[in-house]
Amino acid sequence: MSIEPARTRIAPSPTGHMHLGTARVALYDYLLAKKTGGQFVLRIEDTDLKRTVPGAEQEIMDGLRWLGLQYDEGPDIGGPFGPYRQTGRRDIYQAHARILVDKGHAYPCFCTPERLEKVRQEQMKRKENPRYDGTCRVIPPVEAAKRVASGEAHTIRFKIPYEGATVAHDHLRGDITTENKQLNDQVILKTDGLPTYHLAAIVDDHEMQITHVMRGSEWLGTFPLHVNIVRAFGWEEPVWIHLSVFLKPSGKGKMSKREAAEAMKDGYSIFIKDMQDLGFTPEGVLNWSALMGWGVAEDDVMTVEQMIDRFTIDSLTPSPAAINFQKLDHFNATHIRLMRTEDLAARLKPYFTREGLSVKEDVLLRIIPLIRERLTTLDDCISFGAFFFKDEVTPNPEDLIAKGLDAKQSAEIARRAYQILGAGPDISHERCEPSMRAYVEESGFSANQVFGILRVAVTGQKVSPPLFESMEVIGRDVCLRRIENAIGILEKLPA
RNA sequence: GCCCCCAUCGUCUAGUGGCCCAGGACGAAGCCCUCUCAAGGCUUAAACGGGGAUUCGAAUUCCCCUGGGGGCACCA
Repeated sequence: MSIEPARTRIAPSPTGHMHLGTARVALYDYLLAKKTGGQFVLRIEDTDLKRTVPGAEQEIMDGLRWLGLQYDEGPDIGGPFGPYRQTGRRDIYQAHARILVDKGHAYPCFCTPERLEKVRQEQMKRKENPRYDGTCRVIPPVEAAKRVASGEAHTIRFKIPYEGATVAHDHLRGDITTENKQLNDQVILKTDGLPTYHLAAIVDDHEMQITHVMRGSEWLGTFPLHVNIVRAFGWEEPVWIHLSVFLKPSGKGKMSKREAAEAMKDGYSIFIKDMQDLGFTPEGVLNWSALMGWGVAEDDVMTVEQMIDRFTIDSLTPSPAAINFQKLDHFNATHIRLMRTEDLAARLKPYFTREGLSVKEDVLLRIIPLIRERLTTLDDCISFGAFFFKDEVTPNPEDLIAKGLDAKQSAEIARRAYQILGAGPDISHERCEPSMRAYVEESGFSANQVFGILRVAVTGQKVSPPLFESMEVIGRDVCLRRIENAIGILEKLPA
């Protein structure tokens, strides 16, 4: 592993919600930068004005911060290589496009979109590869320059050699050789004067001194083009790493809008903002996504610190990875169990508040040990702990009847429990559990039946944290009142 | 259609010629623990896509096939 400080970048387009894939690339960028003592840069690629979505950029920045992947340079915090928003770098790209034209590596193209479309159609009809037909490539530079100077609308195209092949080196896949005749004279500067990705990314990565470019393997198709552009400028290439892509859970294809909506119904999402709302933790999301595309031999529950420690670009894997949400659950739950009580309390509080419950800090701290190991997502705290913060609970009458018993018997058990629990000055589980167990013993009912009735009476639900510990937190008076209420309900039921 | 990439349990992966009748994790099944639900402990089932070649020896190298993925825009 190189000990040279690496400069990495995440370069998302603000065209929609921040995606899981973006988060993972950002994580790897962050890990490599931290590991080598380098910098991690956020650059916003907003050159496609038509697709830019208001608020998307903010969502990216918020998402990265939520994940804890704080960048060292970026649009909102600046840095020595700014601006970090591509629309603010227009002049830089135009100057570089000009350099390419002057060096004979690019040329102005005056073809209209209509003509291009017509050519494409004809090529398709003839079963040829759709590609630029080279009409403007042969215009003498002097004439082209004249037409440009006269203000004629044009783009700039990069000139790919007709002969030979391009060998591009990817760190995970080795040399990738492509015949130049497979390549196309791509537009690098659009009519509106803004660059396409191909020019912008290459220029920026160089200007910002990026040493390692990690990006999705969907860029493999234009990789030879990018390498040609770098070489045309005479620049040194970064280390190229084309990461595996995420596939939908079935493994068949990328996640589509439809699948994303489907996942949302099950409480999962591939959008960072949603994951936050659904109760996933940054630790869980990071750990989970880190392992899709990175082979860690064993012990795969890791903090970010541990990831930094173990990360190497050599251990990245090139094959596509199917998303597995069950594994997300696992990592999320595991990290919740690893959290300090105070930390978890602080994270749970908003979910209770969101439900309209007013949270008492001391109670919250006391229920953490009771509910922690039962949480998969943070918002599970509602189903396991909401009753701690409610004045009253409303048990389903049916649920108050223990299995194998009738309402009358259940009411009797509740009455006895009321007496036993009310007999002492407190409702500590040290006192209550032995006495209730003694009652179970002498009554002949099962612990399941007796405790079940009590559970429903006190918590209002059939599934809850441990009964006696919960009652202790709820307090003697409230518990007795709830049991009394349950007795009332049971007595009204037909025997 | 053309081009590029990928290929180990259902899923994520370890594995760089012998240490592998292939290891870990999720999930699944069973058992234990148990006041519900979890958590935890133990156990089990589960894979080198197919065919050639190289080699004393191949999951590991090479070739072909097959399968999967991605790309072929004045989108990124």
